[in-house]
Amino acid sequence: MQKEITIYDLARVLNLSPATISRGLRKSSVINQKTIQRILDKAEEMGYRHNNFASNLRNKRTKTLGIIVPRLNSYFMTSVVAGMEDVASKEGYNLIISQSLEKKELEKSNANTMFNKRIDGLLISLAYTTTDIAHLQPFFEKQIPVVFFDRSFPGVESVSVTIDNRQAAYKATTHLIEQGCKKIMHLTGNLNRDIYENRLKGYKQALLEHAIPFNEGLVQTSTLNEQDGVNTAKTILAMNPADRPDAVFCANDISAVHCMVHLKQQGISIPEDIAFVGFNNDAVSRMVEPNLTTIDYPGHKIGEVAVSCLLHLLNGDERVKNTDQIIIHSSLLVRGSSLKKRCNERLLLL
Amino acid sequence: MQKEITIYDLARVLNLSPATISRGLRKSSVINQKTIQRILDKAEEMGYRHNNFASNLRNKRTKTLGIIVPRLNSYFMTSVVAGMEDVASKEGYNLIISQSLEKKELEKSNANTMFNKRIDGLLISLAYTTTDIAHLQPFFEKQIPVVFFDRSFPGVESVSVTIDNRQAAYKATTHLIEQGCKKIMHLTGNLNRDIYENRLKGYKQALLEHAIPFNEGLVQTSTLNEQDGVNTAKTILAMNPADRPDAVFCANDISAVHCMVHLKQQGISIPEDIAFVGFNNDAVSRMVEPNLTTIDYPGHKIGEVAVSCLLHLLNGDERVKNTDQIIIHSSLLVRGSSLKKRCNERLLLL
DNA sequence: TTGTATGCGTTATCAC
DNA sequence: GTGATAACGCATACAA
Repeated sequence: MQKEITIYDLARVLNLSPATISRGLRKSSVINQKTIQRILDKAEEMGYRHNNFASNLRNKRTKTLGIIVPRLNSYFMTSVVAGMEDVASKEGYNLIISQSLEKKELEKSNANTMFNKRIDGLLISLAYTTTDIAHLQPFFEKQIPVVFFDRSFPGVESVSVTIDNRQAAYKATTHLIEQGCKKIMHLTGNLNRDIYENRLKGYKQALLEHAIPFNEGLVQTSTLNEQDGVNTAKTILAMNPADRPDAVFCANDISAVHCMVHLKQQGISIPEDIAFVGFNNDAVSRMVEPNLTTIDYPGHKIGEVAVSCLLHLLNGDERVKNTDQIIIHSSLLVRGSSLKKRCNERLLLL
Repeated sequence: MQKEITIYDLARVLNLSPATISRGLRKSSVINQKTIQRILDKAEEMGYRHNNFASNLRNKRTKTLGIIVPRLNSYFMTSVVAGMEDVASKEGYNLIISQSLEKKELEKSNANTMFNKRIDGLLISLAYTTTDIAHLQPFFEKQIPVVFFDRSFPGVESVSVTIDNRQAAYKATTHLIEQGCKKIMHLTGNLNRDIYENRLKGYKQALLEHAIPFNEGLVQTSTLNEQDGVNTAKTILAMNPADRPDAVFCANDISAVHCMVHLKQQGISIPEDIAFVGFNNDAVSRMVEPNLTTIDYPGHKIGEVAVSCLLHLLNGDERVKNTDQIIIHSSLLVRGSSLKKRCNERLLLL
């Protein structure tokens, strides 16, 4: 490891003071333009590299944002992170990412680690099993801004970036009803999380408005993974054929797809026997046959907005500070899995 | 932002010197056990947090590893990163991740950024369009260790962690031949990358050993995305039915699945008309019907090994320094998409 | 086993 | 416009 060039080296070579070099490198308007250029050129020439550690030590900032997600294994989540990366890196911020694997304990220890690493701000989507946010207290106490995305905590005094889950579920369910479905099963996630609770509300509301009685037995709660989709299919198959639902609205695409595939293998026709709507517009929704009707959940956008919101908070923007929720637009993508009636797909997309 | 507790604060309160505190916090064996305990207790009590910036500035290390991947949108890649995270965090290292989006220019600028952030080591999987590794020169010059994974550069003086792509492709192709296929199409990625070149070699070798002439027209090169899979399907459909291949071996699962699905929609039977083998054991391989036969590419393991290898290099381990390649075991997972002959799947898995 | 003194590279404050 | 200097928090060489 040869020696690194520092501002002192530049200062010596250019016959200037370290202070001037420091200012020049940051293109301070207080310095002569020509001097700045000389400094920049010489820095380039000598292979100078800015030392973030010295700078951060001095500035008491880390220029690092922490992200805690339940799992990094879905197209949705990687899109969110990609969106965050875009905005953060543009502003010179680094990201550190960790997974809670849906476990409260892991979420807690990850939050702690990040706190100790002195992240400037936290972006978090809560685990299934998280029932309170005491583990975020250190952040609140030190006034380190926290932004929730996707899964937030009701009544928390932070900003949350999400979609209108209730309305999305309402749209999805209404669409199924309009296709003639009367017995719509709803496969959802842990109702601890407000997003699933809101989806359930939207589902109920659609039923109510169309005078379809709500049947608790048609709501299944699970972790929405591959196996859960298969299990739901098995539940349906175990029913008396006359009692089976004529549609299933799943709170994610993965479970919907696996449920569909399993039913198809057992001779059920999709959408004729049972129509399907998923949630997320995951890549898999375009892989099954028929393609899965789903809610387009714009992950990249969510990530962008969450970070830019966090940066506003870091800069003390009062408008953002007084915001509770930021709602990103989502839409229903109608595809084959829910089209009982023949109709023009294009029209439905509008 | 209230004041942070430093070792000076602890020193004052405990009537010790900052040096002793510093040593005590790191449990230096040179310090009295009781003193260490007193220090640790008081640190806990006062809410002391270690300052990495001061420490790194002093130590001239960042305890950060850089990762550059083409894209973070596949199950394979997220598994790799998860594996890296596991090993790195255990050793107190942070990761910073960036995507090249398969573009040489972006890879270059990302490498530059990481160089300037002074990462202690680099983990990289090359972009399609990367034809040389001049942009990694600064790392080599400064003796910052670089480990390639998945896609490496032939003849480079660094370690690369990968599977035996040639052998995997050989196994896949041989399996298809054993199923009675005689006209096997191969859909592959950019042959700039050695992994695709090696897969092609394995494919050719299998043909050769079974006296099947190699037909250049049956090899298609693309970026292996959804659309490329569909395009290949269209190419096949446009052929005279008598000339169509009886099998397709794809260099990833995504393209294989989309190709399959499109063909099925046009009335082609899988595997009866055309058998399929993919590559990666992506989650989607278990979503299509019939399930896709594929090569299990153990991403998590690759990530683990790559990081632990990098850490060995950082610690000056000579054995690793003199290693060129680390080959991780992969295996063929036989599933429905390639089973023309009825047989016991269990047996084939062995 | 503990203490003293110094430097790591940058930036902010104040002075010129 | 530019310079001198102190401070950020930690870790080590050297001293005791």
